[in-house]
Amino acid sequence: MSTISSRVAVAVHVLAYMAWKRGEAATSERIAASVNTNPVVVRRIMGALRNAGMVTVQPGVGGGAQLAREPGEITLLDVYGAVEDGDDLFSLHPQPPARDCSIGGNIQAVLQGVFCQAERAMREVLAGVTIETVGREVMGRARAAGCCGADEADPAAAAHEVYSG
Amino acid sequence: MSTISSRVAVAVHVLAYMAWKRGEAATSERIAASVNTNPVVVRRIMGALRNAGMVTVQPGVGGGAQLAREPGEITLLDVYGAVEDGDDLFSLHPQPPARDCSIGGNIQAVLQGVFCQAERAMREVLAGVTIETVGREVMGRARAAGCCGADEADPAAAAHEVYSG
DNA sequence: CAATCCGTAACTAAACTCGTTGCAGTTACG
DNA sequence: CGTAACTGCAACGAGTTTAGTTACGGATTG
Repeated sequence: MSTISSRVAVAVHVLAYMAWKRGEAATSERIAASVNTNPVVVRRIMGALRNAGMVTVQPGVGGGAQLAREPGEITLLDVYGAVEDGDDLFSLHPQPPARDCSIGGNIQAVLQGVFCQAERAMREVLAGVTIETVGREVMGRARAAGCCGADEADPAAAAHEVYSG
Repeated sequence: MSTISSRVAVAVHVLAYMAWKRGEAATSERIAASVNTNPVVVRRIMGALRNAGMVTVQPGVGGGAQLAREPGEITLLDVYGAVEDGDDLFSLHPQPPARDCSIGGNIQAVLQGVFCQAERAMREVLAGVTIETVGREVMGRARAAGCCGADEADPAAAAHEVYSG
């Protein structure tokens, strides 16, 4: 399929959840219910976000995760870098091509340049979107759908919202 | 790893080979030697390029593949679309998130928008590069490396070049 | 008819994704 | 202090993708 894994989507979901549901304990179980997956999957992704310094996690009773930075200071590029390993977006040849062919001996360097540019263009779009941006859009849609009237436009003021999933 | 498969790189290699080595029969075996892989792998990719109308293929003695368009009229985005299936670059949640949660019920639509923009930015870069561009850069490097003095700057004039891989 | 070449199916090994279970470690609280 | 509620992590399995390989049928040339 050759696609970027769903970890990015889930990680953004997790962070948006934490930004807009600060009142409740952000436990892996609760978040997993919203994401519709297993708590361990959430903990794995949370571990990557913790390694990247985006969240802090507390074990024990009443524990859970907290944002370590403002939602406006976390870009989707940060998230992408945290949960997706450091490989290039485009793969080159599985085996190095024939060095003694004028094409084979030089095409990888050329492809590298093009692919690097393409990846950078993609990353720049991600860098222009923050968790706050995403959360605002999500809440705007929730309000438009009319099913969640109590939601606030400000993440910090959304502390009292009740989880319903 | 979550990367775009090497089929794109190999397909560009195949097309550049055909553009710059028009004198020789572009058989899967010869191309496979330059790419350093199995002829069947080349034929599979060639099949995708044929379905996309970029090449024509002839079986039988003296057969092989030929470019169906000018190298300057084939962009890397065309190649990408031909050999990579139609899925989106970014995956969303493996399972649909909780619809009755203000986050879970709306985040996919928001993510879809951002991810679509990021993918389009990547595609635009690929659309700006053609097989001719790649071939010229490759041949420029080959000449700079000093190992292939007979290479020509013009793909149409390179018909006499001898394959050495 | 024989040689050459493509098309395709089938199989394999390796890697990755996602989910799941199990268990050790940490913290709060009665 | 002991229990309950958490996280962290290792291990495993099913499913999918990738890339390579073998095999064989069909087309074409001479």
